[in-house]
Amino acid sequence: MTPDQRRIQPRKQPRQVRAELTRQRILTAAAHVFADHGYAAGTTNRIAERAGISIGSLYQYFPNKDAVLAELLTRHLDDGSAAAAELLTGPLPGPIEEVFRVFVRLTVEAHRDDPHLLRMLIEQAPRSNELLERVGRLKRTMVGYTRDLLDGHPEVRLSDTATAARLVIATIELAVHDLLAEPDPIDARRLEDEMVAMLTRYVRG
Amino acid sequence: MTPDQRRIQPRKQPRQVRAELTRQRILTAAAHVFADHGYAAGTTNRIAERAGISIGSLYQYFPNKDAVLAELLTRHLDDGSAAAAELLTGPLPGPIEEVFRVFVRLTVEAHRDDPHLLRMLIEQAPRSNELLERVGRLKRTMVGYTRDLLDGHPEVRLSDTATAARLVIATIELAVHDLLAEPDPIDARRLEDEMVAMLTRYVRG
DNA sequence: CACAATTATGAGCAAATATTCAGATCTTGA
DNA sequence: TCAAGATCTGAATATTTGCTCATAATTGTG
Repeated sequence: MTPDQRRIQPRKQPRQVRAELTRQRILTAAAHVFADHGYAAGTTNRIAERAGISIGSLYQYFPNKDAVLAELLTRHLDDGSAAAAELLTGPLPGPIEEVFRVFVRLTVEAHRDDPHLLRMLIEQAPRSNELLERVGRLKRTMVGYTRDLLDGHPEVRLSDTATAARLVIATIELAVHDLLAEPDPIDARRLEDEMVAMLTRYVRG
Repeated sequence: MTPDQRRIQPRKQPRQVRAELTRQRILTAAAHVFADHGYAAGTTNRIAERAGISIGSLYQYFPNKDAVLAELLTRHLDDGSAAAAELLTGPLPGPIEEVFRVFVRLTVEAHRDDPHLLRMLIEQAPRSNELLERVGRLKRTMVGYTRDLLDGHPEVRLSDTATAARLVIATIELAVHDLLAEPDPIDARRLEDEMVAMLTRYVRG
């Protein structure tokens, strides 16, 4: 009914250590519950139960269920952005094969924790425009960066680098998600080798 | 409470034409509603409303909401399997590039109808063990087939065809899903060309 | 130790939604 | 034509679930 200015911020800042600890417990539990049951079936009561706290405590730090998911996604994006930024600060290796290896390894690392959770976040979170926008922006940044890389690298022989950049990013992200997930997760090292081979041969023409 | 032997089968077999027609209406409406609102927000009442029938009629043919989704997924899998089987009956083109083109085109076709619905199905359905198993089996079949193809084809130069087959299948499925979906869907023809190029160069070594 | 601030509790409210069922309506077959 | 079976209806009920709030327990502080 109201203009729906939904709160995303915690309603209360933790001031004691136990409060911060409770917050952590909630987030950890939420990650597991969402990963196991999906967003819709991941009820706040279930999260509280798994965290070993009461439902009331959950609502002391998160104004609603969406906010819990938002916080999880924000954390993941922050971690990923930070790792990528740090990596891109230093000099990239010359051979395109090694560049791809760096990319793939970064993606594998980012998802080693909880592939299920991440799929959930990406697929379900888009209820909030703010988060949707944020994910989209990050993706576009990566595609743009990759396109520049392809355009400027001497080994690369491609006509349509715009399409190629999108394909490369999508392939890395999605295939890593999928193939490292249950059931029957693939060996990370083998996946890395094959994926790097595929991308390298592709862009060399 | 009970051992939860949830019914998936319709509770009643249609015996008159109007009954079968009602069933179809329900499924068509459900496809649209799920695609538009997602699974959780796609309520049974909304489905009935869109189908122009009463909620009671819906429950005459489907024991619960999950069963409606299950039927939609089953149909899609059946369609996909049938199309693939028909294709693999005839002789495949010799050049590996053309084989991949056939694969990619098949996947693109399968998703042209309703990409939204399909994402929904793939993401939500895996709550039911039965359907999860079915999807897994189909996937394994395709991977196995692809591996045989890679092992037997004279153009192919790969050491680890087991990993390669999984990578190829995952890449085609996922990238097509993702890149053809909103927002900013990629041109289907360009996607096909680039993806075929990538896969071909990969397996040729 | 006393007192206030912070944190935790969980029964229960309200809204949304899945599902039922008794009765109305339609179709079929003799 | 007409009864029996099939189908449809939708208000009513059952269930789920996000969330509140009065109260209790804990912690920090002078």
